[in-house]
Amino acid sequence: MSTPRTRRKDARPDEIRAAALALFAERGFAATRLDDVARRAGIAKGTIYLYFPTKEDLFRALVRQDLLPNLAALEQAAAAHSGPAPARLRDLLATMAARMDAPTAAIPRLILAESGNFPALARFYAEEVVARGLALLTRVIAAGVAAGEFRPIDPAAVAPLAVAPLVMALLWRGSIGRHVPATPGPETLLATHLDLLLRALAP
Amino acid sequence: MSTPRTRRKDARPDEIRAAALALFAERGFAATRLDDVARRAGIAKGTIYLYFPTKEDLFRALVRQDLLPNLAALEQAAAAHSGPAPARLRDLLATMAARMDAPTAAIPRLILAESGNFPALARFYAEEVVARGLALLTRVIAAGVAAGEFRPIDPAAVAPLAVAPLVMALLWRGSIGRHVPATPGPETLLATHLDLLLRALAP
DNA sequence: TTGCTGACTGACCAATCAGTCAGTAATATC
DNA sequence: GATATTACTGACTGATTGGTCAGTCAGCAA
Repeated sequence: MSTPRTRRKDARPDEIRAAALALFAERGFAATRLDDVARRAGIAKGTIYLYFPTKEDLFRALVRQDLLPNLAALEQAAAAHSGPAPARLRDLLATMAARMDAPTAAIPRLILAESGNFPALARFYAEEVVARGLALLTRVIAAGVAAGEFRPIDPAAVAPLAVAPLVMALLWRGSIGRHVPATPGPETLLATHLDLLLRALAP
Repeated sequence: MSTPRTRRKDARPDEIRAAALALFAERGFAATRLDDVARRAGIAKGTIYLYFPTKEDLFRALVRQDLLPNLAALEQAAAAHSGPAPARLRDLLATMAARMDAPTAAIPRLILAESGNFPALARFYAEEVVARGLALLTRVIAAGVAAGEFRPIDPAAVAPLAVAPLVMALLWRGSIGRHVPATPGPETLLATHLDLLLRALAP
């Protein structure tokens, strides 16, 4: 009937978070049943409560633990790079775009949807992820301006514009895009975006 | 205790949709109780069922009836305009940006969030709203290219990039942005975007 | 082999909420 | 004014589901 019991205390939290992320991404937070999360993780519902006090805490843990490593990796990759600013900007955006298929890519959309029910989480995301990501981009652009590789322009105003197409593509792919044929491919989009952006920033 | 009964058959559907939209926007579809929708509309819950068979139908009616007039108005405004392409593009994006405060601005975010639970609605939105909106933009850009006002470039690839910052700003304002101080103002964002875009498209 | 610990289970409880419907009252018709 | 019609009400129900907990059993130590 049921699979035999196993005791894997340290692996459980990760497995539960992964299962929850997959289901939340598909159906949203409210519409996901913890029984389904448990079944997907191969455990009983009660086990979830050994590791997470409530459904909301599970969601919070998900966001906090699965998102930050991603961003940290991005920051390190950017710090290692030290070529000309246009190339750095190109690489940075391409690296971001390449992560669109990771399971964690669903998290931003979840936060958008649930920010009304989780204001604290919205603030956390704004400050720890968005602000840091934008700061990273702003730094690269500012360096380019300082070096004369970009024309003088407010880097903080350009940064959100530089990620906007990626964000839009990310949200689209995880939601509506799953039910509709892709209009222009993501590669075309990224290439065109970089073409436009770098030309717009040229001195 | 309760307000005296009134009979206003033809005004009810609009009021119910408006109340539902406000609450869906705030809490999401699943987390919104029909009792709350009824209270906000100033009626009893049963009355909702005189006009909408189910909660899902209410959501569908909301999207279909409140979104299309918006787009139609935009299409008409664009058709009336007949100046040089850069100015038309400017006006079009500015007009879109100006609608970000309307209650209907919450609908795209709702569809993003619920597309998994309402595939048909996602398809409807993709075909009737997104595709038409992009076609509108594509036409303007293509006209500019044909007239030599823009450099030769695939208009269909540029269109999504031209709206991306608006879409991002829209989603942000309705969700995370409500819990966090605005980083760059929307006017700055739009102005910078137009500056970059028109420069990138210049021959 | 035996006994113990605690990770795990799943039936259960309590609360929530979409949807129903018998009854009420506002308007229309005569 | 009397009667008919129907928009409207809100208490109710059935189903769902987050959360609990008494009991079970895998794995380890002695």
